[in-house]
Amino acid sequence: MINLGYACINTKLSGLPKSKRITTNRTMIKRTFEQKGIKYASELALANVRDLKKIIQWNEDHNIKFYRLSSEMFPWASEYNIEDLPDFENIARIMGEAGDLANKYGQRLTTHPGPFNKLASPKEKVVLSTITDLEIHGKMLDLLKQPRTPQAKINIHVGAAYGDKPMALGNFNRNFERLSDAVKTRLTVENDDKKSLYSTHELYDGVHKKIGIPITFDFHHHKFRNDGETEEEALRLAVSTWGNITPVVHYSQSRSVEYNDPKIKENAHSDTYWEPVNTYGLDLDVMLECKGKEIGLFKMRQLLT
DNA sequence: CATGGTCAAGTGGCA
DNA sequence: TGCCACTTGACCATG
Repeated sequence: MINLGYACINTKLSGLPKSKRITTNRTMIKRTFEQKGIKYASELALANVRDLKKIIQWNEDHNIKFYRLSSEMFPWASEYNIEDLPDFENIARIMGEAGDLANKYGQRLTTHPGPFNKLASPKEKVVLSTITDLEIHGKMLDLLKQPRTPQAKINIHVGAAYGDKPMALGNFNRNFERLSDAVKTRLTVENDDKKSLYSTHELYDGVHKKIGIPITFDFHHHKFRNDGETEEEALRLAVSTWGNITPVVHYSQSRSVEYNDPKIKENAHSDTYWEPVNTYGLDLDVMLECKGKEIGLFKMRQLLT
C-alpha cells in the first residue's frame, strides 16, 4: 500500500484571505521578537496550534493520512522554554486535542527539523543548538500525544563531513546519546544529496548499525549520492532498518527538469509531479516534498491510478 | 575570493 | 501590493 503525505503547508488553506488564513507557520523577524518578546510568540503559537487542528480535519476530509508538522509552530522556540509561554496551558490543551484527532483518524504525524541541525559538528555550540531544536520537536510530538517511536519521526540529515567522515559519524553517534528519550526514540536519518556527503549505504554502516535508528530513503537525493547500487537496492536497505514501523520515504522531482531551465539547480524540488513514485511493491508512507504541497499530492494520486 | 542558492520552508514588515 | 530581508550550518556552483 502507498500512503501519500505532504509537508507543513496547505497551499489552499494558507492562501485564503488574511482574516481566514489557516497556517501553522506564523513567525516574526528578529527585530519584532526583540520588541515584543515571548508574549507575542505565545499569541502566534496559539494561533498556529489552533490551525493545526483545522489542517488535521481538512486532511481527514480529503483522505490524507500522513502530514509533516511545521518546525515553526513555536516562533523563536530556541530562545525560551515553551512551558513559559503565557498561553502554554491553552496551547498544550489544544495540541492534545489535535493529537487526539490525528490518532482517532489514524493519521501519521512526523517532523523534519531544518538544515541547521548538525549533530555531527565538531563545534560544541552548534551541537548544543541542534540538541535544543531537536528537543523542541520531541516536546511538540509529546504534546500531540504521538508515539515515542519512528512512527512519529524526527528526521534529520547527518549533513556535513568536515573533510573527515569517520570523525563526523562518530560525533553524530556520540551526540545522539545526549538526547532525551522523547527524541532518541523518534530520530531517523536521511540520505544526503551531495557527492561529499552520505549515501544510504554509508548511513546503514555508519549510523544504523551503531545506534539502531532507521533510515529515511529519499529517491531524489539518491540520484546525486549513491555507491553505484540501484535505487531499488538502496530503498530496500533503508526499508530494512524500520522494524515493525511502516518506513517513510521522500519523493520529489527536479525543478530544473520541470522548468527545462539548466540555471536551476538539479536538486531543487519541483512544484508538482509528472512521474509516479515506484515503491517496488513495498508498503510505504511516501512524503511528497514538491513545492505544490497538497496539490502535488492530488496529482500523484492521479499518476498512481 | 566572495556571493548566492540549496537543503527546510516561505513569511514578516515596511515602503 | 510588491518586494526585500530574514537566527541558526554546511556545502557547492558561479562570477
